[in-house]
Amino acid sequence: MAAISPPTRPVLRERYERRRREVIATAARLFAERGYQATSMSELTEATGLAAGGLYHYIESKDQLLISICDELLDPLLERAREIAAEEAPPAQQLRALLHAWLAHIASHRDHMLVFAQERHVIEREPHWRRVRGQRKAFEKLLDDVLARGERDGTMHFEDRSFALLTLLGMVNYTPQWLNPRGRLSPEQIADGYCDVILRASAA
Amino acid sequence: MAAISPPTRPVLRERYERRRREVIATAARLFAERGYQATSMSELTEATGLAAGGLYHYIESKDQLLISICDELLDPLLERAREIAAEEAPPAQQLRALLHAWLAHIASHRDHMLVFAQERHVIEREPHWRRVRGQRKAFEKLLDDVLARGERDGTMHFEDRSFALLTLLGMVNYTPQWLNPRGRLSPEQIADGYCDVILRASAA
Amino acid sequence: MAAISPPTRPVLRERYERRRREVIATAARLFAERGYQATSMSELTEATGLAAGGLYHYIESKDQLLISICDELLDPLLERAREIAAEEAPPAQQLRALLHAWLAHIASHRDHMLVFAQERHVIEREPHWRRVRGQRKAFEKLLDDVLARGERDGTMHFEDRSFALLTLLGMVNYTPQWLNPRGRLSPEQIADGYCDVILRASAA
Amino acid sequence: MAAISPPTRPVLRERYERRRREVIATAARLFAERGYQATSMSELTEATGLAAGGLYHYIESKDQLLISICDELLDPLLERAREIAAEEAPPAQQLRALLHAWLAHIASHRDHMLVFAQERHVIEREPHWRRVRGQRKAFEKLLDDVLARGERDGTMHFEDRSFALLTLLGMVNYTPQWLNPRGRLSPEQIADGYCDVILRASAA
DNA sequence: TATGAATGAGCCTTCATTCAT
DNA sequence: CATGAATGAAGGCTCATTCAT
Repeated sequence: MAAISPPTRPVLRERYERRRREVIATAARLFAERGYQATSMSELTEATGLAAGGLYHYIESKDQLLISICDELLDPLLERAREIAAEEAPPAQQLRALLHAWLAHIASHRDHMLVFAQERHVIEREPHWRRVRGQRKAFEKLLDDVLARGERDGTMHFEDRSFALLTLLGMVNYTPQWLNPRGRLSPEQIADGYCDVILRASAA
Repeated sequence: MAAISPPTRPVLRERYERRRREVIATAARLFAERGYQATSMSELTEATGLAAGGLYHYIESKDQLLISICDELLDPLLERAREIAAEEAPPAQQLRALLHAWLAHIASHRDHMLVFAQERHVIEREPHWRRVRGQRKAFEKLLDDVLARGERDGTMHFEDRSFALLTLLGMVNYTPQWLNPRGRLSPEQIADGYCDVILRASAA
Repeated sequence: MAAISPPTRPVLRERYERRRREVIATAARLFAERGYQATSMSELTEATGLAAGGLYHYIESKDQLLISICDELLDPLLERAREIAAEEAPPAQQLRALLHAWLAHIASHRDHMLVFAQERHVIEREPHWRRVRGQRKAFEKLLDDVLARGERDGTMHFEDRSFALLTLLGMVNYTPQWLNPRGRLSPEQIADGYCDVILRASAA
Repeated sequence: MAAISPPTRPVLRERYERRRREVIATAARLFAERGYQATSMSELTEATGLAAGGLYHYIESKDQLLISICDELLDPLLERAREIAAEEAPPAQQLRALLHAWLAHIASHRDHMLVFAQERHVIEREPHWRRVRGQRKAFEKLLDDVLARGERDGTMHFEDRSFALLTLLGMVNYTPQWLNPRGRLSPEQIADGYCDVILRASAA
């Protein structure tokens, strides 16, 4: 029961939070490599250097760990996306800004993204994943809104806007599977590439 | 190991093969819904109506079952793609034909595709998945070849062709996650949509 | 999942049921000796001769096993008690008959009784123990009814009938803790002893 | 092992002893509610308000804690019983006095009694429980002596004295399971009730 | 005194697979 | 072909306890 109740004294609390994030990051890496189900808790303990029980000071269950990974992925991304959407700017410019932020986040959370994509079935089926599902929905809604604004102000033309959105989602969500930190293309370049594809496709 | 020696008498053999395909299809459905690892063999026996041991007359192992699913997905697709590539036709037309075939296959093998995408880590890591990896590589090579031919004959222009290919793969591979058999868009329309996106992006 | 679904073919089914009862009896013995919580499933597997997983063909969980033990204790006892209560007979005679049946049952289910008494807290607290609680209540009600009938027909006199019942329950429920199959006193003698104590105490 | 060395300075020592008794009382309550094995040390820390390690300043181990509970139950009871037995008084009167003391003790140590009854198997099996077993034995011997004296002086008649004792033990030991501090019956009334039952049963 | 991080053995249970029938 | 009993390793997780602070 002591598990998962972070200490109250500030110094300890900080150390606790830091280690917790380390654990989550390590888990994200292993899950991305081997799959969530295929990764055993003992592989995770080995990777973290903690003993079996010690791990459970920082997480409540393997399940919750997966949720935490998704939260760490979606929370800051959604927050940033909302900031961008709140600014007054032409839709095309907003779209580009969103893609830049998105791809930068993917680059820094590649493992998280891979896990998130992989565990689609869990996320979709279990009830206590509602919040995560909501976050994803909200992000996709923000994207759709930008496209809709583009349509309204006459700078974008879509035969089928929701299909265009799915196209975009497909391209971006696939990125973590080939993205290489030391690769030829930087996240910004990739974002620009996607943006151009969409804007060209939506040109009158 | 008595398992997996299909009967030799033609009548029995046919029934055997039919049932085997049923088993694989059922497995594909369950794996797509719940994930490969998260699906237990006893869920599979329940879904097939067979008893624990009976299943093993039709498959060698859970592992092999996964490979069979991928084979059923990739073999006919690659075969059809090779036919299309073998025909003499302008690259843009070939690309469209490939996409039509591809999307049609996805529509009829949605579960297989979902499983294939999900189990990326298994496919990539284990040695006895080499054949499957090869098939996928070969298919992607065919696509790249078409784009390359388009570049050579001056009908397509890419700033970065391999990035264009990744863009295409992303869009298409994401499709099974939202494709609805009774949805607004037919596989052909989707294929055309993707084709247009790529061709526009590659327009001079 | 295969666990706990008894076979349908009669011959197998019978063997299955027999073994299941053996498992429950063995469990009752171990639980009585060491306590439910203090008995590990591996001690149980060792005692049954089955391997870890094999046990679970016959039980659904350690928890359910405990419930089954109580069911095997209470179901036949309650049934027999109802038969006795249904007969037309003077209350004193019915009381004696009930005690005979009860003590005989205790003698043949000593382990079950010890477990039942020991695990009072589980039985009282958990919701899925409602049926068991109901059975016990029903049995105690039958006893109380006999005493009430004795009061009404003037053959028994209690200052406080419910206290008298508790007295009786105390005496009987304590029995398994000292009862010795090869002891001086037979279950019938013990039953008569308790009966006499109550009848004397209720004499005018 | 730094634990369990109570302070030597009187003021601190007193506070220490007070807290220790609180811990034991809390443990008794939890153990009575949930069972000894089923109560985790972290439930106990939560209930005491101490942190994991802090508890161990007051106890040596969970095991010893259980022994302490039994000691707190048996020591004063046995002492009081010996006083009563030492007085010169007619057996019937002594029996009543013993029952009064006993039931009063049960009323004020209900949790202790429940735990003591529940953990019969531990008490009986483990070697370092000898002292506790001895205490119980001694107490029961005192009771038996009173009955024996009653037999000798002709005021009590038992067909089987040891059976009568078991009857008494059953009644009394069952009491904590239904005793209600705010119930209809006071400990004295209950004690008188039991006493009457025994005396009537032993009437010539 | 008190905290809480950490241990590591052990818990109950599941699972893919085999094999006698 | 098919059944279902059986295996035993491995799974995620809990727990009493220790110890540096």
